[in-house]
Amino acid sequence: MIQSLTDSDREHLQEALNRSGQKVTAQRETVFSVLLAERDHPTVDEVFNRAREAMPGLSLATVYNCLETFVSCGLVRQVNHERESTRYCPNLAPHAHFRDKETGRVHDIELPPEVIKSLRSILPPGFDSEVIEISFLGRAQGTDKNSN
Amino acid sequence: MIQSLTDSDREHLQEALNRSGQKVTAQRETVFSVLLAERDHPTVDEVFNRAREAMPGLSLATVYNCLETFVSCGLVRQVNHERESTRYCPNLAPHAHFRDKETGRVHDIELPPEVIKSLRSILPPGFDSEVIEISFLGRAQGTDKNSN
DNA sequence: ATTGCGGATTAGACTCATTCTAACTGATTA
DNA sequence: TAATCAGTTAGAATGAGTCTAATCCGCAAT
Ligand SMILES: [Mn+2]
Ligand SMILES: [Mn+2]
Ligand SMILES: [Zn+2]
Ligand SMILES: [Zn+2]
Repeated sequence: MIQSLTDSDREHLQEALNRSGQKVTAQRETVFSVLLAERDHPTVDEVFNRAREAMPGLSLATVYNCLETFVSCGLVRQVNHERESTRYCPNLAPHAHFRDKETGRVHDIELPPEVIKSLRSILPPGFDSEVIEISFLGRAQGTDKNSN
Repeated sequence: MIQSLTDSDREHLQEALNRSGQKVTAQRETVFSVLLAERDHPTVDEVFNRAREAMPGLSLATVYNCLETFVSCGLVRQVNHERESTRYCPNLAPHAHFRDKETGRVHDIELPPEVIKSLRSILPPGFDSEVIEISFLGRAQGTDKNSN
């Protein structure tokens, strides 16, 4: 079930695309709405299959293009675990990812500023880092479809 | 220039292979010695090219096999950055990886126990993690070939 | 010494997520 | 209207990694 974007989400999309000189299109709205509808870190194929329900003519190439556009706009993060297919996450708050070994589900883990600081503090002098990626692998019990 | 294994490294290899019911072979010794010689997180192809100097008949398939064997023995860690080729690291101490955007070089960053604890502490109840992967992306100044 | 066994090695085929290419679409502008 | 140009599309190409099946080789039983 694909709901369309709220006004506020549509503005968010428009603002980010405009900022980087790109246009709002029906395909981009659809793909973005898929990401916002279920925040379960879908793969490209999962996004493709969900988006096709609302827009049957949509091509896989376009899904790749839209997701790449969103990443380059800073609207969406790529999430990689080992060598599996790339997943996509619209959560812009600083967070880590927890991969449940049993279910394969990926959960967001909030990242408090003091933990980020403690991580930066382990860098030797001369090392300057813009991006820190943290991923946990393990088991999460009692996580139903509402836990992200 | 491929130096052969020290006695202590050879024992380390033998012990880990025996423990998991696998054999020490000339190919495994060669590949392992390549990983120990330059701790620069080489890709499979880099390992292959270096190892062929000491053992010209060695095949790429065998390099893949050896590295997989080492990983399953706990002798070596796989290191992934985004979707790039997998790299291999023989450093068994808990550490994070720092990827230099300019040079592409991957550096080990020591991970003190209290930082690991602070990371584990951000997991909500019910989340149990065996593996934590941390990777930094940024620039490292003044890192010559001696810095790992 | 020969044989049989089983793990290891090898070349090459195959997979498949991702990237690339080139044609087409459709909105906007001259 | 015609030109322009970003975006979309189908399908081809790429390439890291995996799989397959043949061969090799060290070791132990005869
Ligand atoms: Mn990862
Ligand atoms: Mn990574
Ligand atoms: Zn996320
Ligand atoms: Zn390392």
